[in-house]
Amino acid sequence: MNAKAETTRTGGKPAIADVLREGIRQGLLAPGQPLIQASIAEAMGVSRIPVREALHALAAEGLVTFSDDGGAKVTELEPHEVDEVWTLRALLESHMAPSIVAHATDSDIELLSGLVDAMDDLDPETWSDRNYTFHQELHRLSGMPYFADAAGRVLTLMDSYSRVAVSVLNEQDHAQSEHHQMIAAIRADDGDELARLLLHHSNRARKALLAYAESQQKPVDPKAEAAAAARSLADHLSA
Amino acid sequence: MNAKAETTRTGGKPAIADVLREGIRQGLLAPGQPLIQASIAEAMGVSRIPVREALHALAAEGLVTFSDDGGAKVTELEPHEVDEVWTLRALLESHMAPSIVAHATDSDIELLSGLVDAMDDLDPETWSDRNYTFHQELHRLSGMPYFADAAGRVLTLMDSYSRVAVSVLNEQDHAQSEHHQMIAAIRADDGDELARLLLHHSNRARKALLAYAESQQKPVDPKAEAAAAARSLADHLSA
DNA sequence: TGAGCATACAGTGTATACACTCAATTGCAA
DNA sequence: TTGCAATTGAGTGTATACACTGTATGCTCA
Repeated sequence: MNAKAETTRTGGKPAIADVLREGIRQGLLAPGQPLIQASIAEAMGVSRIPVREALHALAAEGLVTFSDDGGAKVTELEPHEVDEVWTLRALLESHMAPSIVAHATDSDIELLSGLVDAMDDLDPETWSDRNYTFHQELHRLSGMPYFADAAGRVLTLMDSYSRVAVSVLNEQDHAQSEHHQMIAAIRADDGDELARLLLHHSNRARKALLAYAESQQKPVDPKAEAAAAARSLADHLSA
Repeated sequence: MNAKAETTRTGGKPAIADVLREGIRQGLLAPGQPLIQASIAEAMGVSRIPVREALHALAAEGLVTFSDDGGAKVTELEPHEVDEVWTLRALLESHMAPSIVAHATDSDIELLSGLVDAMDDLDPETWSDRNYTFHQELHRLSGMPYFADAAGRVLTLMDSYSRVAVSVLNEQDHAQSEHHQMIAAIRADDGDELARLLLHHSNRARKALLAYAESQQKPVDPKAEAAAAARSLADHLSA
């Protein structure tokens, strides 16, 4: 919700929180991965203090979770959480649509359109990055900083999950065709159509991803984990 | 977006961020008020380090803003921002309504109902506190932690502004009657009606507050401030 | 061999100390 | 008196150091 605050506070410096946020978003720091203060501090060439501050800020953004023992790790989303977050994004984006159409100038539209055109036939990784930028740009155009901030936050939170949908599922082509339709809707000044497209865009991808996530789900249920551990133990003892 | 994280991390301790958050929400720390690390640290009997962490976390929540010079202050919302945040809350709450109705057990309803009944004829300050609790409880009942978190965040962000609406405007009676209607809608299992009520609830209050805020707006325009200073100076010199 | 206990270690939380920046104030000179 | 420069001070940013906690390791003893 730092709608007004700039991301980098200390002027030219790299801003530790930004580096971590990018790493988490791109999946370089995988969900569940422990974030050890000392290691991060050493890797970044700073002391633990600014690292701690960054971790707490990211925790407030939901990207990082502090366990009961005080250790920080990259937030893991369970399938039903991915579902909820994706729904939230759809709601926010579709609600911003009329405002996006109203605020977009010709040069904004050209920029967006160029962005989308340049996304045709990209490899999944690069496409995902551009996709993130595209949606962020849409949010910015709405002129609604608090909506944009909330939407950007969920976009970041689920980006590493959404990359799965892009690489594994057949999402990229679907999405890309919808992106072109969105540009057309903005050109046509049709806020309702843009809202409809954004809602549909998110919801289809959400369902595809959810189905995939549930099929891939590891047993996070403690009982199931305990059962798995018991099986492994039994195997081990009988060997 | 700390949907899963508990507010207090260090077990029994008071949690500095929580104290500040409460102070800001209740308006004890007024919008725009500078938050000096050393002063807070001394007041709380800790060093500046945990204070800094709390401030950064609150900044990520939007309650605190870091100026360009590094100083932190309580976030100030301009009227159009209050308007946007209030709209966001209305959207989120109304979208949660069906889920609230679906999840609310009989004992939940009794608890909510008791809460509302106890709010009749309270003084504005106490009523505002209970009102905050009531809405938070609604969010919690939805079983949608990310929606609840986003809604709770905006609720906290605008609470000190909303108190103005309660004390100065005639909001309390309106709102209270709508609260009773909400309970009835939940009892009747009518999610759409609850959504309608929540939307109406927020939107009416939003408009009233916006009109008031714009009428009260201090001259934040530098020129207007300079003009005011000039007037004061003239008074002083002529005395 | 196996159970219990002490020790070492990894990691976090925070207090202290020092460096840097910006602004205001003071002092000096014209 | 006015203008400018040096100084002081308030405030932030961060590195270092130490204390505390939980866990793993290893040692001792039955």
